Amino acid sequence: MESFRGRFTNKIDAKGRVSVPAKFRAIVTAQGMNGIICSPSFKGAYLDAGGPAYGDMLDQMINRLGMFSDAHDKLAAALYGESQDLSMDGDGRIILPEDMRAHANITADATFVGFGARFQIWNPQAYEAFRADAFGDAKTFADLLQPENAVKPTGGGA
Amino acid sequence: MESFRGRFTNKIDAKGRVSVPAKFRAIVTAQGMNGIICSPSFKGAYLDAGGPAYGDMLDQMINRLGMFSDAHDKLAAALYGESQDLSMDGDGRIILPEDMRAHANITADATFVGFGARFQIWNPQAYEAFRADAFGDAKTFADLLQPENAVKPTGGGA
DNA sequence: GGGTTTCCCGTTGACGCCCATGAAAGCCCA
DNA sequence: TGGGCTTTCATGGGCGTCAACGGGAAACCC
Repeated sequence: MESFRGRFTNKIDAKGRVSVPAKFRAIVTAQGMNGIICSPSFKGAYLDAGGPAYGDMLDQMINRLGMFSDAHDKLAAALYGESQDLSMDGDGRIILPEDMRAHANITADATFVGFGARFQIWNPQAYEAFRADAFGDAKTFADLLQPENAVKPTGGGA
Repeated sequence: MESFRGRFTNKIDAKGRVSVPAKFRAIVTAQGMNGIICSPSFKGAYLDAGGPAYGDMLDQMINRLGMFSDAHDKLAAALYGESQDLSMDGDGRIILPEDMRAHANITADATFVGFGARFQIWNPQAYEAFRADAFGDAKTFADLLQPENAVKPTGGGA
């Protein structure tokens, strides 16, 4: 599956429309959807989004929980209840609903950030702050980046 | 199967009619039903609903229980006994029976919330409260959302 | 026949669809 | 290597359609 990469900031016009960056658009349409799946993050003031492949991943993870369990209900409320299929017009634009703009403090511009399997939508200033942070912290997580056949560091060497 | 996504609040008119959100309507009609399957939740003051595919899933899960076990009988009573097929009129509206409105404290407006395989119908204020809760708790359940081949984070969490 | 339900129509506002414009980037060719 | 051309995007606006909603008339049931 093609990964979402890069960062793009687009304007929101008077009707509340934003262009989905052409590269992201190409990926979701290649997955057979003329729109994106978008939901407010339960982790912060931004939106999580992706194409049908991203939706399938969510379905798969959620369906591993009992359909009437509390964990299922709360995650479903967050991941389905607040999410929307935002369809794109002929020019690849979506309309960000009012409650999503409010959640992410998005007013005049929106920043689309590639995150591999999904992408995020941010208030430009807020993302700038997050980015600075993430760069600093990434070092501490570096050891988690392992191939499936990783060599276990046993400690030999100098 | 298409998932129910999003949250929509519609009015109940003087005759007790509510519009089923167009996106949900499209899903159930695509499944070959001009109406919805609806039952009061046994977990809280809201209604569980869906199309024929949702009904099939219930059948499947219930049929895995011993046909004369207590679990079967009690769940069947809750999921079948109180459920109704609510048919839609030409404009996609249903009439919520009095006992269901009472169960969910629904009077002037009804909030339809997508939950993936099914959707729920709430009193708008009550759902707002649940949503705030669910968002807070979702973080604590987020660890359940893992790919099958997840890396175990052994260290590096800062 | 009273009350309830079902079907149908009209209104209103939001959204989808279409076209136009301008800027930027890529491409070709000299 | 530089200049000009073409294509692709992002953005703006007009307009038709459809969804949500209210109300009236016919049909139906005790």
